[in-house]
Amino acid sequence: MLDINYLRENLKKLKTAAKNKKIVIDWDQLLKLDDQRRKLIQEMDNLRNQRNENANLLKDPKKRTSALIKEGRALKDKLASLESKYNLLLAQFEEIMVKVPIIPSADTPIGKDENDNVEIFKWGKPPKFDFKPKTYIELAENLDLLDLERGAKVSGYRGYYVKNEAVILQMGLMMFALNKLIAKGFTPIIPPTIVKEFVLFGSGYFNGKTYNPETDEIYKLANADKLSDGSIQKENKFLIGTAEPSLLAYYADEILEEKQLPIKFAGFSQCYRSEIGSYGKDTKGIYRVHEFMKVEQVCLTKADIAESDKIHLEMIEISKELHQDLKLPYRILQICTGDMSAGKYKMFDIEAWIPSKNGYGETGSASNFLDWQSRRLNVRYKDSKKNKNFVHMINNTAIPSPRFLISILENYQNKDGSIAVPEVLRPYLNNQDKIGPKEK
RNA sequence: GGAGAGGUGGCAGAGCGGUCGAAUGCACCGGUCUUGAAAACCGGAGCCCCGGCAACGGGGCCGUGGGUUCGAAUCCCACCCUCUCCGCCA
Repeated sequence: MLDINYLRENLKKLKTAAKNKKIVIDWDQLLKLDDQRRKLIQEMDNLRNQRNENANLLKDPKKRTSALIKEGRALKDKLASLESKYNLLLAQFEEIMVKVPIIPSADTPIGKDENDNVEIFKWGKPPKFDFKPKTYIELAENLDLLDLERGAKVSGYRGYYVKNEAVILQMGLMMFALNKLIAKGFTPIIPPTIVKEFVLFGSGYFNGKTYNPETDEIYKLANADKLSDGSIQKENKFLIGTAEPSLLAYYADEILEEKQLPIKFAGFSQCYRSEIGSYGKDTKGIYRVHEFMKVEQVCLTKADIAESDKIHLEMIEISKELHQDLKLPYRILQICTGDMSAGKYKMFDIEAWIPSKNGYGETGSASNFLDWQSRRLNVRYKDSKKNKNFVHMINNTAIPSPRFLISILENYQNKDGSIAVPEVLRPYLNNQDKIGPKEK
């Protein structure tokens, strides 16, 4: 949520930003509510001042007259009615306020939807097969690497089992990503995957102020757990869709020292997605699933756009390296305003080549939110002048399990249906260089 | 499944209807003293909101939200959380 004073000062730019991001805001109503809100605060503070003075007089038993007590009661009633009015107003005000976007970077392309995203970088050439390449589903079923039928039987639609060498490939990918990040100074973390509501609101994973199962792609736990004293825990809990929110909320309500920054986290977690808005999309295989593993990069930096921009690019360099080390052809798209959510300042997607798609498929997404998330999560730092500032927060995928698996299986396939093991993953597979049919 | 204790400033910890934005200790900042440092002594400190160019003024903040009261850190209720012990369990 933006600061209302900032909003008033940058109204024109914000209006443009909202328009470009296709977000509808009733600006007049918002400003009107804010005016009323301020006026009410003044009135209430006035009344409280009177109440306090009245109570002070009454401290002395000698001055305790029924007139003063009556006055006190009247003040109390008046205050109560203003307070309920204020609460109503505040709720209306915040409902609009949470939707106000931040202004995207100047270099963000202005566009309607994903068709207006701009390819800014490309690496590697799609492989040319001198045979008819198989899809990863065919390859995996022949080599007993995935079991989708039983996945659906046991877990339901979008359920899957990963088997045999694919398990080691998947775990190897996770370790490979973690090791690279650790070498670059990131702190490895396995965060909780069950989180409270504020974590997801703070990271911007709800469209509104609270969870909406119709629009938010988040699982909410149906049953509560028990507290240490045996009572039922009543607060709502959710499953994360990425380690990002858990990592961002790590320092919620804390004040950091400037010298701690930048903070770099490499989070490994299982990720859960309800895919509620994607029904009917990518219905086959493991391209779009309800759960997978991912290594995620998250950085907190000083409140300096040059600095967070720089780190953002460094994080993307790491994604590039990961793709290149695995020799997966990929490209990078800069995401346009219309395909960007409210809180994002600048965003890139990374897509690896998937032969069966005859195109690229998203394998990563890197976004700089500036202080949009840190305001909600209340993560600040003290600068050298002892001023408190909200940190900038940037996140980027390192490696998500299923889509890298898809890309590897298909790009590395041989004519005989076997799959070459990417060199950097061989150590995880006892230096095996090929995955062939199982002997039964 | 069962039994207790408790959440107060950066930390520790008192307060148990008005004298409390809150004792005390440690940590912190400024000063005196000292060649310098330490010690000692003196002084100062928090956050948020509203108004104001500012000096400043007003309000709020003792886990969170309600309630009782002229008045709540203190009383009542709900919620959140932590700790200890027994049981069960990965």
